[in-house]
Amino acid sequence: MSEALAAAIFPRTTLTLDELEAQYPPRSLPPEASVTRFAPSPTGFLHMGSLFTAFAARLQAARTGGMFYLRIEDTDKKREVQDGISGIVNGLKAFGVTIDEGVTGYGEQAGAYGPYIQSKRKDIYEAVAKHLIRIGRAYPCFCTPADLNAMRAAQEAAGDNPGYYGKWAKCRNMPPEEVLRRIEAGEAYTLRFRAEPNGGKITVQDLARGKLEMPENDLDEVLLKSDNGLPTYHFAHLVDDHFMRTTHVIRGDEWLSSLPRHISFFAALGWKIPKYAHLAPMQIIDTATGGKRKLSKRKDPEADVAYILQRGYPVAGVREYLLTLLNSNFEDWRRANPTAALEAFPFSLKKLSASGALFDLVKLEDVSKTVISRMTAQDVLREALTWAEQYNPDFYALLHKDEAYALRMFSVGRGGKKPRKDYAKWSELPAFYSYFFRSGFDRTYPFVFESDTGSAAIGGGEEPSLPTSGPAASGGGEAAYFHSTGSAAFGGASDSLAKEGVLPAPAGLASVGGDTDGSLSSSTLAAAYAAIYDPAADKDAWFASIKAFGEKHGYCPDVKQYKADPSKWKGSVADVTGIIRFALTGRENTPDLWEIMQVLGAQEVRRRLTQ
RNA sequence: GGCCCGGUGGUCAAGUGGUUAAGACACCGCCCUUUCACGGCGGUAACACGGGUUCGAGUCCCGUCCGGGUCACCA
Repeated sequence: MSEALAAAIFPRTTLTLDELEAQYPPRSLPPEASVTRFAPSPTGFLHMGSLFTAFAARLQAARTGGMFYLRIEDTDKKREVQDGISGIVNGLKAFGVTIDEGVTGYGEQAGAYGPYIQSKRKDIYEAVAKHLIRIGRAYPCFCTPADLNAMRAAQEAAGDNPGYYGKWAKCRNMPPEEVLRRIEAGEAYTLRFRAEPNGGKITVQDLARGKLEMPENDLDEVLLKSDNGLPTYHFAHLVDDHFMRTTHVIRGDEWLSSLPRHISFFAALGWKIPKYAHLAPMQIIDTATGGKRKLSKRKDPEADVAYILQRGYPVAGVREYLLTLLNSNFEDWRRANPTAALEAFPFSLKKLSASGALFDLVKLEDVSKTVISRMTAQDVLREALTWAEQYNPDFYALLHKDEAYALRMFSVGRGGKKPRKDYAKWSELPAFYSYFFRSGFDRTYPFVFESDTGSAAIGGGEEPSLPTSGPAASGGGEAAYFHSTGSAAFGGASDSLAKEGVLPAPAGLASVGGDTDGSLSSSTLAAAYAAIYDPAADKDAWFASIKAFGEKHGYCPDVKQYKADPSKWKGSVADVTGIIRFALTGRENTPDLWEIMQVLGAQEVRRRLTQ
């Protein structure tokens, strides 16, 4: 009977399981090597959680000397997005999740275990399905969606569990003659698995969760769909992961509850069950409720890796961050091995967290800052160009016009034992480095500062290219270019300086708070400095000259000494550098001034000092 | 609702019957410092709750609560 049924359903299928076994033999890899995969649907959107999972699979393969492949699960043609494969392939590529085998691009595949696109594997699924019918573990089901809905309603009324199983499975024991007759009559049908439960529980070992006790599968799951004969996820998982010789199935924990089903499939065929690791979904703080919830593509823009890319988080930073979530001992390892390649980390599936990790942009930024601070200027330039070319053409043009200059600019504060951590992502670069360019240098830069009266900005200027926010500072004497509160950095001098009106007041600006007491205004101070500026001086000589210059104008050369008795001085050398800093950069905070001056060049330095 | 998984500071987390309950991020303070950083030192802060078992429970058991997942011819 089973033979007749198999022949009636798959008259043209001649492929046998033995032939498939021969065509896809066990891989010639060391016994400890893991074969892992990432198997997304081609929805065109690479989710942060998917990247997380794919990364884990990639690392597992890499650590064990195995391999990682990409398979596209496109059995649901309704959900498919045009060119959805490219989004996934490009996303993986962008984050350095390299693909050894499988789908490597749109219309491209590599490897001997393909095809790697499920819609192209129909004959393989049919061969396995035919075998399942032969051994009596699959049967056609003629139930329509309406039938199934009615069944569910009846189950609900009876207090039974929903689903197609046992006594509710109408087609399970249909007389063979009827089955054949209805097939011949052209009725639509699905192919279902015939579950043979013993009514007990099974224990399974999940690499990430440990030992799990779950109810045995009793569901007659759909294997092949009625409309196009393509497999459901469950059946495709069985067939593909077997014949692609996957050793470790690493996937999201939304699959955990169907695990008993999958195990019963493997058992029915006598196939080796792969090892499983189910990852908890990534969570996010819901700003509306304050609670944790699953990272969602709809609500959270950062869930799309395209967003992360567009913001310019360094790839290495994202990778490091994901690893801290994957294996919490990674951070310790990183401290012990600050320069080692990430691939050298002994990644372990057993250390995967059982509960969902929170996707934390703050932590990502911290990790990214550290990563960028350790990069060479060449690397920064390269990555900045790559980012800007795609996301900020103007900045790209600026960098590209004089890459040697850009390289010197990126070298500021870099190298040595204590590199600066100024930015976490490439999108911060244009604003951070703006003053290195004529077009970006602007002492009207909107200095939003905090004061008792709220925020204000310095307005008016020769290059009003950047918008100012808030009202221009009034002439009331309270205006300051520095934070007027809590400016311990200036030894508390700023407040008094602001009152004296000796804060930077660039030429071209009305003297802000201009009721000076006769001392040099900051612009004249800057101009005076230009006269003695020696571009050839090294850093020590330069600073010595600053001190001497400041002292001549009433600024204490020693900050400690100044702090001890501020009344004796107009300020300290810190204020002198502050004024020069503002004159040169339009900023109150910048990296080392001397280095910046070296990059700007003597001519530009003089121009800005006297402008 | 049934079933399954989970719950240690604001966040990520060590922890497998005896610890002063690590560490990291964030936050605060101090030190270093020409600025900005970096760095160093220190600080605030946690075992969801209730019952057991045990000489002893974050760790084992039961219950409650909370969060997540699943219950499709979607993956």
